[in-house]
Amino acid sequence: MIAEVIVDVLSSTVDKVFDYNIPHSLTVVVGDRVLVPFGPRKIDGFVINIKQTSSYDKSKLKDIISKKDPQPLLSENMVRLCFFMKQKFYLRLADTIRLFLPPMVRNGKVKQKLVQYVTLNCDDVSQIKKGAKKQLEALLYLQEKAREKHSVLSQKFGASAIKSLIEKNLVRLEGVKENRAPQNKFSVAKKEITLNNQQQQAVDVITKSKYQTFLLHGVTGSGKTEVYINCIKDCLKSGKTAIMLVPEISLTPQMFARFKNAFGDTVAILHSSLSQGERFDEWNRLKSGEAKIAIGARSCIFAPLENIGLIVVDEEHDSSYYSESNPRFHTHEVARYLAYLNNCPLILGTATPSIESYYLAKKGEYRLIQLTNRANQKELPNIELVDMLSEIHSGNTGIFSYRFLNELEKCINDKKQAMIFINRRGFSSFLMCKECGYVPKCEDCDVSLVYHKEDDMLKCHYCNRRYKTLNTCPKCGSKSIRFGAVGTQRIVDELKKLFNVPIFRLDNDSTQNKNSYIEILESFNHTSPAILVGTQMIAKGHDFNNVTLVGIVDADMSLHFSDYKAVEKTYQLITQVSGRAGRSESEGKVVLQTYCPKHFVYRCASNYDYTAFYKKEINLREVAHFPPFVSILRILVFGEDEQKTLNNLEQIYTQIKDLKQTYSSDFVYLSAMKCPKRRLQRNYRYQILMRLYKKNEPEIVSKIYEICDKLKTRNVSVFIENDPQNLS
DNA sequence: AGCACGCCGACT
DNA sequence: GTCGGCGTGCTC
Repeated sequence: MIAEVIVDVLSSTVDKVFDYNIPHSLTVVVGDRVLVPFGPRKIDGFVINIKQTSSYDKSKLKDIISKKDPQPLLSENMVRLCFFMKQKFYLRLADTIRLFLPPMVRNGKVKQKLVQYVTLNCDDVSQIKKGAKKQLEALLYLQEKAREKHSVLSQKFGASAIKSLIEKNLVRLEGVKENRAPQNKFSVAKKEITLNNQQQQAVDVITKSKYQTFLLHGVTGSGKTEVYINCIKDCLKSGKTAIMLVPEISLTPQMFARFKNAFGDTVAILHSSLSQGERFDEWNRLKSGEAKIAIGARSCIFAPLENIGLIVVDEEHDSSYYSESNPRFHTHEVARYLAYLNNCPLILGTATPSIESYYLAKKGEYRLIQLTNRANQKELPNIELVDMLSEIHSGNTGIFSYRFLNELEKCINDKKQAMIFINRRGFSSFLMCKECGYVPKCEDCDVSLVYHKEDDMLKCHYCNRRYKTLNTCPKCGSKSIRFGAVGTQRIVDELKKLFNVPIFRLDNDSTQNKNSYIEILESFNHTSPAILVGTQMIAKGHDFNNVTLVGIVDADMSLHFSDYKAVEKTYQLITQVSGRAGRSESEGKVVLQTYCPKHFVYRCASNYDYTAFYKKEINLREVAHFPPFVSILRILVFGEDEQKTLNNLEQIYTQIKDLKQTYSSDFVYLSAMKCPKRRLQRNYRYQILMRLYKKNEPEIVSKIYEICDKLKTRNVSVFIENDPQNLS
């Protein structure tokens, strides 16, 4: 018998199927990890198919050396998904396989934790010498308890006493498996929730469904999570499993607690803040079938579950569902194919659907379910627009409008909490020379360095390289080297002058480790009055019940960003941030400061009118030839040798230009250029960008794959992205 | 990727 | 002479 094997080597030159002979001494099945001879070395490979004969030269076929694990690591569906992703996202198979295997599972460095227990063998006291009091005590203790941890016994009776007991064979030592399952320090009150009519209808429709994508569009506070939980309960009832995806940032302790309450130990959490051991154990609980629900961020779609009955993608519009590095993939498409393989429903849930998803729902490809009522029957907070231009005309040149300062004062006097949202997309506190305009950049990455006040250092946010802060400009020698942009720190300093209340700050700089993020939010939650200043990080996740005022200081920032999704993102941001004010007992209020109050995004968002927003935006997309009416394709070409990279780029570009001749009416746009970040981690970066009409897109894309395969060279890497989230 | 092979320059 | 630089080919 012959096994088709993918070797575990990350290189596009060996990204193909290799045939190996299966020796009679081995039984090998699809999904097995095996050790194989590969040229002069021995490496790991994954069996993806078994067949009778090979078309490869029989005399050159080698034998599989051994099986690495008792059970296959991959299922047949996982293998199918790997091929799907290779085809869809132009990935190497070895990369797609690794997505299913956490590093510690693959390299075997983390093992099942064994706790040593002492168990009673026999209670023949006569074997114990007269004077050995401790041994006798320990034996009597064990007669009561039958089994106890070795560490506990050693502490009570001394290690030597236990050792003698073991030597006399009166007791024995046993390793017992122990899970390092993450403990949730958090608990939320268990309460029976009765679904309202809309929620119940949604659950009924979804649970009856086979393979089908549902866009669950529910206003903030409409109780989408209750719908998920009820659908998953139904899944478990019929003996199936479920995957629940959330954006990394909203996987908070409250969220854990809610699912733990509902499902207990049948839920496993896969999250970046887990220790290696915890993650290993949670993964194994899923793999062994002990846990049946996987909850986690985007990579949780690769959880080792079989017989899946439901997949949920919560906050569907969130950009973290696009993987932007290494194996680049779009979670929605993976989820959809996985749902198809399992013939089960997929829920995309959100208060602010992405234009793309809503368009597919309108077209009938997805089924739209609307939740228009808030579960708690409360009104959504009022969003007030403040025109900052007229504010300037009336003499206020500060960061805050009079209107907002008024509300803030009222809020603090009422002993309530306020949140101030800083829209700092593509913005940070860099240094700049006021004389010559010099901005310090990273030597490896060609991006502006970011100033960190805490340790008075300049840091590159792309490679983490650190530099000393400059006092004089290295270019012109001037001493006037200052900060370039407003950061959260400035806002905090400003507020401290105005109000004498605790002020918390939450952004990338203030949360170096993941726990401090939760700590800051926790201490804010328990302080009133208080102000929380933060970036996008505060927009989602936590529910604060004493926040009555939300300020959006510079809403336009993301609006003017050079990105066709800028308007969409602004709408989503406003809706989400506003949602933070609506959880409180008393009425919430949102003050939104803008320089273009007439823009339709503000009008629609302040009326909570998604449909009006969608109609307007989809028209603009169609007129301007942007997704979902076209596909944006980006070919990223990079390498350490700039000349080689450039040569490869030019070869690819020339052939795509030829392709454009044959498909001239399908191309909206085609060009090649340096990437805005022209050097990252020692690599020179170039890109080819094109926009293609949908009609012949799959055909053209596969031709482009062929071109890139044909032209691949040593030392130059080529990635292809469909609808990339950013072009840096 | 990673290893072997092979072809050139500059060193005891 | 020969040690070691890296460009090239190959891996079932």
